[in-house]
Amino acid sequence: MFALCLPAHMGEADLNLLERVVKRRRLLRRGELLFRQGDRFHAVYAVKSGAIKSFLPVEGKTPLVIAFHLPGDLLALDAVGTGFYQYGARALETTSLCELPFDQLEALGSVVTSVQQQLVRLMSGQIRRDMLLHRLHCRTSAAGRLAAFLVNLSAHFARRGFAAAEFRLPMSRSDIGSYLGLTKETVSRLCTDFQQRGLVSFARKHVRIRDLFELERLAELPAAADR
Amino acid sequence: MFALCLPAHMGEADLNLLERVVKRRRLLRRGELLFRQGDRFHAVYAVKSGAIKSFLPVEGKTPLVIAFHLPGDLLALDAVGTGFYQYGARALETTSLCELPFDQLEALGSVVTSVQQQLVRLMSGQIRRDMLLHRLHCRTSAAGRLAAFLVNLSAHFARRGFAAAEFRLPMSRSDIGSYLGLTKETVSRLCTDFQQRGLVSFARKHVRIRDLFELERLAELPAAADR
DNA sequence: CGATGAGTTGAAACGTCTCAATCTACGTGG
DNA sequence: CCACGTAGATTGAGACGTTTCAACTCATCG
Repeated sequence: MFALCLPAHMGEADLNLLERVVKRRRLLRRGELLFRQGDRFHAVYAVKSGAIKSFLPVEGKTPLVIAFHLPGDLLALDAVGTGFYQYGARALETTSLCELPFDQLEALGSVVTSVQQQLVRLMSGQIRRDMLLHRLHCRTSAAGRLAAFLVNLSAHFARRGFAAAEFRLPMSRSDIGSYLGLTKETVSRLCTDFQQRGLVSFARKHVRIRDLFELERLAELPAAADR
Repeated sequence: MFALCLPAHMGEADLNLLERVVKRRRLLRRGELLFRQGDRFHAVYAVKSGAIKSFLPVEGKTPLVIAFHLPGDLLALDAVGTGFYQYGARALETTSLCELPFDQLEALGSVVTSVQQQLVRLMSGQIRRDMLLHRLHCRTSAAGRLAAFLVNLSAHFARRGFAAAEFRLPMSRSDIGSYLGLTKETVSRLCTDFQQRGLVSFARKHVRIRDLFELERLAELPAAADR
């Protein structure tokens, strides 16, 4: 259970210490807010089950989706130095989280070296993934973006020990569009296109990867490489 | 000098300790490599002067630009957990750097709390900026992206105590294009367009922001908001 | 001074967005 | 249990913006 909250290679003793830091579990229903942009920062969160989206309100428009957080992900690592949450966070479905008050985590880190090193490694991993995402968003072609998005998701689930080829998309087409810088219509069209080409099957929110290799090929090359 | 390498609010004593960690200064000329993707990770770098680009080789195509690193920026924070550099790094102009061997930095951190906390804060800042970049790249309109890019640069220089309205672009139009997911032609066209509209002046690589407010307005709204 | 790479400009092709209509699944209340 | 309302998803047609390919200019540097 804790391996999910802070998936480390720690000793028993350290784990027990860490356990004291975890303040409480929070349970959110679909659509509920975890925190708003500008709220006072006091804790990072670990997603245990469900899904969260980070978003940025844009006046007069639907909010911009910044990130999706799935089981095993940490939220709000970006707020550490600032004192305030930088983005809003909303549950996409019923979601269970661990709350980790940051001052306590930091205090614990200065005593227990492994906790501190783990924290640094976690943040490094976050940075790495963000840069990967950048790479994802640089591709100009919409098909490449969606393919990369799906491959990324698949890899994420595989890393967490879930099925890599079959999973549920907790977010709407609009959310995916907002996240990838595309319209929901384009996302929808690409989904049916991918399906017709036998790359993936969509059954409502259920996804089944049928040709990961081809999908990766689509995702790999920037812009129009598959002509 | 050290304030630039690891801009912290540290005591004298801690700074002296930190000084021992800084192995050596490196000086790169335009076009020279700092490290390649896949090289064994051993140190993070702090840019003192000049500019570096992180890039990802793409077979058969020009490399994809992942990030620009200007004076005051840290490089390779994303490689920490992995043991290998995730991206290549190349000097865009004559560039001077501090090399910080990471194992020593980490060892120092487990003794000196302020170093450790500073490291965490630095990484958090990196994550925050990456998420901002995501926001930048989500805008579908090319004008919005370029405007956001320029505003970002301006803010970066301002934060570092340099002139916010007048600076040098160390990277080529192609690099900007690769970074923003646009072609160099589009970047070029937008530059002349911005100039004709009195938003910025370009004189070769020199940039002068003339109407920051309007530029921010362009950058703010995703997609077509200025019609 | 000529060679080379970066930057600019033009015209046509292509891809994505926009707007609109339709369809589906789902939760609500009758 | 069904009918309805609503939000999400799909599909189509035209408008618009960006890419592509090409020619050309301009600096820089040997």
